[in-house]
Amino acid sequence: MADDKRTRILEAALDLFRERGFPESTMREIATRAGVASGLAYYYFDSKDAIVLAFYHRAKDELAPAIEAAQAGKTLPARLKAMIEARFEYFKPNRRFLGALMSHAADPSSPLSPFGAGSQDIREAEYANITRALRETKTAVPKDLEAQMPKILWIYMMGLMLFWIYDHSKNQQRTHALIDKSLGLVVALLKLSNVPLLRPARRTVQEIVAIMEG
Amino acid sequence: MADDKRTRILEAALDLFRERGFPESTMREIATRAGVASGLAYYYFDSKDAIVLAFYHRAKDELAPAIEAAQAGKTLPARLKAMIEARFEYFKPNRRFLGALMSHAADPSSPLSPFGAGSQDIREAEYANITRALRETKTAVPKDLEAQMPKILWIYMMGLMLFWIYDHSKNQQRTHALIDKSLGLVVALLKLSNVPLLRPARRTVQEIVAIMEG
DNA sequence: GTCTATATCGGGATAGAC
DNA sequence: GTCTATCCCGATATAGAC
Repeated sequence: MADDKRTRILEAALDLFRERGFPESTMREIATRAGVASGLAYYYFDSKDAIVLAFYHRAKDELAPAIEAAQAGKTLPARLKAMIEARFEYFKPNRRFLGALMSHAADPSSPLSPFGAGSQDIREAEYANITRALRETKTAVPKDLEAQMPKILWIYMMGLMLFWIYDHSKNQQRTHALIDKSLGLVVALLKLSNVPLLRPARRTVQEIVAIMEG
Repeated sequence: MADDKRTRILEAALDLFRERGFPESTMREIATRAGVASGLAYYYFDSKDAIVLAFYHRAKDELAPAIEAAQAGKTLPARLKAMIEARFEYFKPNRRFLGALMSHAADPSSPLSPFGAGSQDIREAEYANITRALRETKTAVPKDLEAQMPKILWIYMMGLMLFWIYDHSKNQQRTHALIDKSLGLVVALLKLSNVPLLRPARRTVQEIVAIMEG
């Protein structure tokens, strides 16, 4: 019965977030919709934000199989596209209120930030997925950028995710157009990066990534 | 007396934001510090967010001379560097509370977002400054990217600004290192973009910018 | 441990008197 | 233009039923 109530509160909250948006949904309404006393919502979740966190963690688990399936692609762009679209498919019903989750995104010191220490384990797993995609598709990566490339591609994918969240076009057409166009550019830049003459540029990229890592 | 009260409320708010951060500052405290009734703050400002918007607009005006001075540089990287560092200098005392505001930055529909409609006038002025810097330093820009280049460089500068806000290193050394390294890459990419053979890549960049503009 | 009910507080925002 | 009183909501706390 305990877990049941917790789940019902979570579902009721997500329903309300979807219908009315995050800030407009009150804890009183969430509890009412779940059919429990408002105090109970605070028994299971420390705060309204904590409900969002619970959703985020559930998503991580439920997404794992789809990300695994994305590794079936034959080329790097195919796999990257499948990875990002698996996320879009899963988060589609919640796209509108995902903005609330992303509101902490820029601040690395926020526990909710995908760039912060709080989500390091998730991030490492995502690097590993990209590394695997690079290896299994036999994509040519210059030796002196091998260590940095997964991180660069991950940041690229996070950018697409952010764009999608705030893409109000019908069916997020703009994001899908952006994926196709930008993947072309990514592949072109990757090819270009292998040109021996561009060694100084690669060195600069290395240094930039090092600075950003702190 | 009217404008005087408005200014006092704004100053009291910014003082509190600096001391305690944005969310921790209450409208009641702001009003108390300004020596007025709490309701009066709402007479002059629609909301707490509106106080921040007033701060942005004042910053734009007060920054204008420094940005003008930055246009004295002889090369593009020199001018870009001067422009961004003028902003850092001005916002330095408010760096910490700017971070609290960035929670709204990614959402273009937020009135506080630098990418939203609320700050369009400010943004246009910044494009104009970059366009002028490109022209006056006689920087070679490929004809087919002329329209997009100011926007691309503006986004680059916004990225540096974001990094600076969350840069906890002493005196934001990491940001300053990042500026120097990344400016080198920007200049290299600009040179590279003029290679006739890369016309298809330029076309792709054009299309990407078009998609992002909506 | 699970759940309800209720009282209380702090803070953003509003209404209306003057 | 200015102030006072008030509303609403998120959050905390607590007493007590089962």
